[in-house]
Parts: sequence; C-alpha cells; structure tokens
Amino acid sequence: MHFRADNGRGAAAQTGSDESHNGAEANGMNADQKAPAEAAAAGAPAEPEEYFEAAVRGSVDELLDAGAHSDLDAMRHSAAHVMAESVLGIFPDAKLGIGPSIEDGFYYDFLLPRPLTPDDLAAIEAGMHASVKADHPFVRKEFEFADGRAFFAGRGQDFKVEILDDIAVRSKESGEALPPTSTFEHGTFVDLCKGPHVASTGKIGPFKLMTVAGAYWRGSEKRPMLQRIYGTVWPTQQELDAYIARREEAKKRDHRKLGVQLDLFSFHDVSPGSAFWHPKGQRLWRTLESAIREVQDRRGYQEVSTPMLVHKKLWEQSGHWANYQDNMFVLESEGQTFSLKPMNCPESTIIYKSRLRSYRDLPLRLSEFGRLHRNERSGTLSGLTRVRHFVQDDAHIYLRPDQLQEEIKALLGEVYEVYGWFGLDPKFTFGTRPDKALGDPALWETAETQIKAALDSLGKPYRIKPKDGAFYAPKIDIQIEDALGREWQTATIQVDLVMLPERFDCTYIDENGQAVRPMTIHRAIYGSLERFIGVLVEHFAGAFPVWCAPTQAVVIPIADRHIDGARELEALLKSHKLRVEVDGSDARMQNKIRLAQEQKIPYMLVLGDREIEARTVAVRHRSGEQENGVGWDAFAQRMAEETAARRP
RNA sequence: GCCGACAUAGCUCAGCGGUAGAGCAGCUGUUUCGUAAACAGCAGGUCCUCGGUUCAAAUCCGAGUGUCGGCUCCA
Repeated sequence: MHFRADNGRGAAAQTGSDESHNGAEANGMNADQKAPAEAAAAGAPAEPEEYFEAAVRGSVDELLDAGAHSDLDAMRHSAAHVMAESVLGIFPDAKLGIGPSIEDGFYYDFLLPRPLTPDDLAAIEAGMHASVKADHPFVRKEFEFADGRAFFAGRGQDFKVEILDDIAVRSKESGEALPPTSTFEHGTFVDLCKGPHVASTGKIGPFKLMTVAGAYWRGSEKRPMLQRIYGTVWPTQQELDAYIARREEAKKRDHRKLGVQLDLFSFHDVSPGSAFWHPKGQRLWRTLESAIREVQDRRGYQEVSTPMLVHKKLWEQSGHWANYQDNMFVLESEGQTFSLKPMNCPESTIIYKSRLRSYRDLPLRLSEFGRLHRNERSGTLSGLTRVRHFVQDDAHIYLRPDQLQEEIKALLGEVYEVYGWFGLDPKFTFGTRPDKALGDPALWETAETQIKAALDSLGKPYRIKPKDGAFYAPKIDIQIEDALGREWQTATIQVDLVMLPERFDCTYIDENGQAVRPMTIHRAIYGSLERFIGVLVEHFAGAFPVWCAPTQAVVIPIADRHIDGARELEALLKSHKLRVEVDGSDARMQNKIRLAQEQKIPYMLVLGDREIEARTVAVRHRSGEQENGVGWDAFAQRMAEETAARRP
C-alpha cells in the first residue's frame, strides 16, 4: 500500500501538549485509510500497518518519484508532462522543476520570466488540449549518463541537471556505476523521467488547471521560488464533474464561511490568528468544555490553572527558550523577560513539585484548559485550524512505569468515548523513537512496548510511523476524518520520558522510601478547542447534533397572540437547561422557519391556536420531518434526554 | 517568512479615471399570517491604511496591514 508522504497542503493542528501536528487537508490518504477499517469489519486480525516512509523532502528520491504508482497516477503524471509541454510552448525559456502525480491530480513547477495570470492558464490548457488531440505516443529512451546530462544542459534545464548531478554524487558515494538517464518524450517534449506513463497523450482524460502557487525548489526556503501549476485529471468527465462538485461542497462547509453565517466567531486584523467568539460560538464552546470536564472529573483528573505570563527562566529550564523562542511572544517588564506560554507542561510540573509525592498519589492527573499563544508565521495562519491563540484541553499525567500500559488504555478509551459524541471514528498513528532521541534507549524500548500493547488491546488496526515520535517521547497521534473524507489531526498522547521527568527533576517516594523518577504523559483529547470546533463545523456542515447545538430549538409563535404561550414553553424548556429562543418578531411564520433553517437549528417549535389550546407543539425537525400535537412536557423530557445522552 | 491573488454598506457582490450602486440584513409604518422570504418607506460607505501620479483616483503606481490559494515552518 502506498501512502503519499505529504502533498504539501498540511495545516498544523495545535493539538499536542508539546507539538503542533500536521493535519492533512483534503488530499490526505483517504482512500487508503478506509482499508484498515474495512479489514477490521471483515473480521481480519488487527495487524498494525507499516507506514509508508516518506522520502526526505527535496531528496533525489523524492524528485525522481513521479508519484505514478497506479494507472490513474500514471495518467495524472502524463498530464503533468503535457502541461509542461504547453508551458514550454508559451515560455520557451521556462526551466522545469518536477511534475508528479498527486492526490486528485498533478502539478508541475516552473521558473518563469513573469508571474502567471488566469489568462495564461487558459492558454496553457488550450495547448494541452491540442497535444491530447494529437495523440502523441509517450516514448521512453535511455542515454548514457553523460549524454543525458549534456542533453539537459544543452537545453538550459538547470534543475534537471542538478538532479542528475545529485544522482552522480550518490552513485560515487555508494561506489555504484552511473545509471543510464531515462527520459520520456512525446511530440517535441522531452523530460527526465522514469515513468510510467500512459501509452499516448490521447489517453489522458478530462482535465482542468486549478491554480497557481509558489513553491520552493526542492522544498527549501533557501532555494528559488518556482511557480507551481496545479491541475486535476480524471478518467471520465463524470468523475471530473464529481470532483469539482466535491470541492464546491467543501467550500460550502468551510468553517470560516459558516462561522460568519451562523454567527459563531469572527477574525479581525487587530488580532490576527485569534478568534473573537460570538455568543453562539461561545455556547458551543461551553458545551464542549463542560462535556470534557465531566469526563475528566469522572476519570480522576484534577483541574488546575496556571499563569499565561511566565518568566523566561522557566522556558530556559524546559528547553523552549533554546528551541522554541521564535514561536513565543516575548515581552519585557522592569528589566525582566517574560513570555506568553506556548505550552502548559512546564507549569504543570511546578504544581507537581509543590509538595513531596508518594507512589500512592500516582497516577496524578493534572488537567488544564490552557490558554496558549504561539507566534506562528503570518503566512501560516488559517481560520480556526492554524491560530496564534488557542485553548487546549490539556493534561499531564505523572505515573509509575508499571502503570503506563493501563493508563494508555484508559486514554484510548477516553478518546473513543469523546469522539463517539460526534460520530467520529478516531484513527491512531504510533510514532516511534526518532534518530535524534534523548534519554535511555532501554527506557524507550519499554515505553514503546507498553504503548504497542495498549494499542493492540484495542483490537483495531492502527498505523505505525517509524521515527515519528517526539525527541523526548513516543507518541500516539489521533486523526479523524470529517464528513467529506478529509483527515485532521486533533488529539495526541505523548509518553514523556525526558523533558518533564528529567529536566524538571520530578520525583516521587516509592515503597522503599527512595525518590525515583515518574513517567509523564501529555495528552489532549480535543486538542485545540479552536481547531476542534473548526473541524466540527465542517464535519456537520454547521448542523450540530442536538446536544451541542448553540441553539437547540426556536419557538415560533404564528401570531402575536401566541407569544405569551411561546414564552411559557421557552421557560419550561429552559428549566431543563435547554438552549432555546423565541422568535417574537412580526415576520410571518414561513419567514421564521426559513431563518431557523438557515441557522440549522435542530427543532422549530410552532405554536398556533390549536397548540396553545391543547398545550402541545408542532415540531418541525431541521430535516423537514414533522410531528404534530406533541405535549410540552413530553417534548421537554425527550430533548433533555437527547441532550444528556450526547448522541451524534 | 516566501510567491501570487484579493480588500467597496452588517453580509453577498456590481462599478474599474469624471460627485458611490444592488439584493439581503437594519430602522419606521402597514400586515397577525399554519411549515424555507408579506408590502411600503427610510437610513446606511475615510470604497483597508498611508503616500504618489493626475485638472480629477474606489478605479493607475508604491509601501504597509489583513485575508485567501500554495510553499516553508509547526522544539
């Protein structure tokens, strides 16, 4: 199974206790990821899945991998060649970067004399259509290495020459002979490429160029920025249309758009990267917060709260000052240097160390809704998913090594419990010891074994990403797929062997009266509340389940004489702690319903003469479904139960 | 941070050198209505900010800020 490493559209999730993680957007690994779930459903044993190891960014391997691992990929990669042909037709001096197949399409990078315009894209598309119509065969040719290099040098294709030179260096290092240079040509266009391709340009299906974007050569900020043209291509017109439709649907679900429409939150240039939460958004927030708080109370957490403004010396001790300073908001007061906290963990240890801890106290679970600031670079900000200010449902668990496996099992159970409220199916990725790890390798091994045992006990497949752990801790990252099949990173569970225990010299007194080192776990279930809400908005397209909808029901009096009754019903529902409003405007009932539908309010409770008389209500569901003559008390009861059950 | 695009009323957008427009929302009045828009009137703008070109700038140019699409980053 092939996992594309990263198509480069990752957006960081600010989830981890100590890290930000990538949450792939639309083009993750969706199709592939359905496989394990299906396998499990079919009763297959839950074998951990080896994760595809990504080629190092900008490496020769990556540059040479055209991404053509299937027939569809081959067609997409072929479309990239045809696009490059067309671009060369318009800009003969264009220098070609690379042009692989990617999820849903392809791209090609070019160094061009001027920025591309939408008109250019149309012209390039026209050239592509001509090439497809001409049905040029794709022909593979091999040259002696030196001849191949001379060929591309002669054409001024400096980037291709650089790739070949890197191959030469690698061959020399490994003592192997220089490989032949493989090219593919169609018509007059020749590209350094190992293929595979479709038989001829005529075999390329319906396509569309989507957008132009900047992209560094070999992914390095220090190298020139090329212009990348993204395109999409499909076997049939229907599939192309479906893809475009899917994108349209995704746009409609965009949390930034729905956030304005539903009056949940807004962003303003006076505080870029920080959301302003409107009353309705704040209601949603509070509902989520109190739900997880209830879980934490039940599962033995103790909530703490620590300062946002922290002296530099704490960050020096934790290592953030050396490693994370660029991402911290630093300020001076009376000659002292402080920073807004980007993470909660160092402060958690201060509470841990505020008194002597006994082995009987462990596991000690300190939770905190930490309000964090991270100075993300301006170009990386994006809606609620990449922000500078966010709140994490964070916790740090101090435990004895023998408690590790049970604790991780409990945490995985916690993830299932919480994600079940939203109908989300969490996927686990186990990141193991990286090359640059701190701490005793034996300790790592123990921890990894325990984590693996906990994961295996789930009886569900999970992914292993070798060497993807934090430098101080193996970790389990949790991804969820939203309703459109897009994958997001949200929760994280990190077993910290080094940073908190060692750097902060945490200890507890064991049975023998000895001070020994505890292990610690950093965990966040929602991750960043901001990001989680952004994902929820898109997952539900704004139509939140009854239990967490900002407004659960709106009472709609048909005429003014029904308003008193509406207020009465409102009061009854509010006495059950339900979030209810009355639409007392003088608009017609039809208009009130329309507005409620637009706000995606789960229940519209219509009151007219008949209902007031019988103390019943006509219940219109958001779906359009209709129930007439429902008694007030019965309905209040039902809604209260539905809310308490947190059904998705 | 880098490349490109965009920024006009609360929202969605039109206008693209010659005194700023529409729909929705808002306000006022009329209407009191049975499952996705009653009718009429009124009001609403440093056309993101600063600077420049011009007789004249929302419109052209430059810088800044923000947003969007990517890249990079995400100890």
